[in-house]
Amino acid sequence: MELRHLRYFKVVAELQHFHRAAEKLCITQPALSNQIKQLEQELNTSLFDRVGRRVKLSESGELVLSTAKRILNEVERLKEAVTDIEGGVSGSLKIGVLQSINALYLRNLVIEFDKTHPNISLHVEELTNQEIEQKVSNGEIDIGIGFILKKEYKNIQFEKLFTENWKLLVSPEHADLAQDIMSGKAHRLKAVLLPEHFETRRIVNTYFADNHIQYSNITEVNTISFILDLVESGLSFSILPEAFSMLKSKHRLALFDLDPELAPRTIGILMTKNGIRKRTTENFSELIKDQLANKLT
Amino acid sequence: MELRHLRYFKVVAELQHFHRAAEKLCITQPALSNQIKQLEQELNTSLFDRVGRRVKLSESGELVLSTAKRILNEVERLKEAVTDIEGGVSGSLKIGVLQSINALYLRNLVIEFDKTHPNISLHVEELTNQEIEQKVSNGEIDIGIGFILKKEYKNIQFEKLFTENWKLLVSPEHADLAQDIMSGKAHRLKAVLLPEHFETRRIVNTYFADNHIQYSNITEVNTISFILDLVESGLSFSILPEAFSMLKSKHRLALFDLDPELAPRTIGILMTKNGIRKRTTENFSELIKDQLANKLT
DNA sequence: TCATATTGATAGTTAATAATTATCAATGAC
DNA sequence: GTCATTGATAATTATTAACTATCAATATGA
Repeated sequence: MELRHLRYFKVVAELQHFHRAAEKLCITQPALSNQIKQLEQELNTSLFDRVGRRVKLSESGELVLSTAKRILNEVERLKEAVTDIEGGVSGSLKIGVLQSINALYLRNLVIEFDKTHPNISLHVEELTNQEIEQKVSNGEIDIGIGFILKKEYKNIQFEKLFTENWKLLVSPEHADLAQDIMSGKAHRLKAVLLPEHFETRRIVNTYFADNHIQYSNITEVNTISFILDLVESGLSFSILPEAFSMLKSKHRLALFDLDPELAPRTIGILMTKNGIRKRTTENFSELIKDQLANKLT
Repeated sequence: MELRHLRYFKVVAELQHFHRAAEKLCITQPALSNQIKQLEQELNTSLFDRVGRRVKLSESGELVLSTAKRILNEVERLKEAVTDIEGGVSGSLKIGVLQSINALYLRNLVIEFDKTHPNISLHVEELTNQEIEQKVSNGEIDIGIGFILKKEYKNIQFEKLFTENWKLLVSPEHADLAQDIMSGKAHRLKAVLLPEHFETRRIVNTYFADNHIQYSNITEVNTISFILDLVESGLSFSILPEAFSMLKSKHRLALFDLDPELAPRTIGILMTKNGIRKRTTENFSELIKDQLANKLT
């Protein structure tokens, strides 16, 4: 097996298409088919379920893909790390953060980082927590900022930054409804929430169910600031970590402690545990810790 | 960069000697020197401090060595993991079964399977027959247990397990009404049936129409055991495959052969026909056959 | 339903490159 | 100084990746 096999396989797996993959790799399709065949023979498996003229990853294929990604990323990191050692601090840094973190803190972090690392190209992605764990695990991003790990990963290290308290948000003119909402009484406001694939939303769902929270309807929007806009408009309420409300000037929103309360949520840094890390990765994680640790404890 | 470079480099680094490393790798020394040179050029560094005729790892060399070891180990682990998946030792298995099969037989099947396959994660879905055919066909589930195929699918294989006879179910105190019901006379019981999207229901619908079965009303519920509860309560009757009644203790229900009779229904295993199947799929289907074949013929 | 386009696989050939042989210069032991 | 040992270099050969041409199978559309 050679890295070539993994590189080729990764593209085919991602595009699910031999011709297009070959094109992207600047080789011809038979050459690609041949290399994939070699890989399949060496692993003694079929990496794709070739059903009709569609190619779909098999179970082994899924495993090989995630491993291939990790290995190829490790090679890339190795190159950059060697460059670092040779002197010139250069290269790139990929980070993935929760939407809330992005909206609240990334601006300052990036400005600060750029001051001291003008030659590093920085890539910031806004991801769900699930994606962050996955991408840190296989090296697609160098650093993630997300929730505390629910299970042990053998190659992810978590460092706590701060915890967040949950708040009920309503517009100031509906402050009187807050108690009714929390005690499960009927009221006339809509709930405005993130979509189901956000961890935040799922926690709120459970809270709603446990405490029989009433709402006339649910509005789903996928940005925090849109949620705040809708709450401010006076027709909706929401439940969010306290820090989120900082996106709006204070007098536009009324915040209430939850009663019954909801366990604070821990936010921290996710990085690979075993693999080599670029120096840049260390630098950025130190910066994050400087700026964010204990912000809201 | 290719894995070859890393494999070669690792041996040189460990032996600190090009000639001996070449010998161990079964290539000649110039070939080895050349490959190391390529690696050094790609990383733009010198991996060895060539002091006199001694070779010693440089700082970059140390980093590359540890990364190379990890990557090469990862490749080995990948091979083993794929072998496990192919051998049915690890991996996952998705199965979809009819509600009745789930309620009656899945418990024992899963317990038995878990004993012999502790590292396979098993996913069981309760589906309608239509969904089973569809999901087997496009590979969303590995195995289905459902009704005999009505039409040929070019990629589904069906293996018969057993047939089921239909019974009229009433509560014991209304045993006297059974003949009236079947001969199309009026009576005072409600029919309790599954919803229309169940195959079972549609068969019963046809039977009702063909034989002008009377009923005061229809109650639709979507679980077998709920149906049995309602029959037991004395206000309803139902028509179901015989095995379903086993969910209730015998003396709570009165069962009657249908007259006119209704063709027995054939239950079997559905799997993909052409595509390669996981080993685990074969294992589980064998287990099903052992436990269920001819159970009720 | 039959023609057409698209897909991945195969066969034979060419081009790229890894490995070989032969050789060298530098080093260090005697 | 001599000579064995080391890794590097040059020229050649062997290997293999990639190319061209083509096919069978499958979708798509009139």
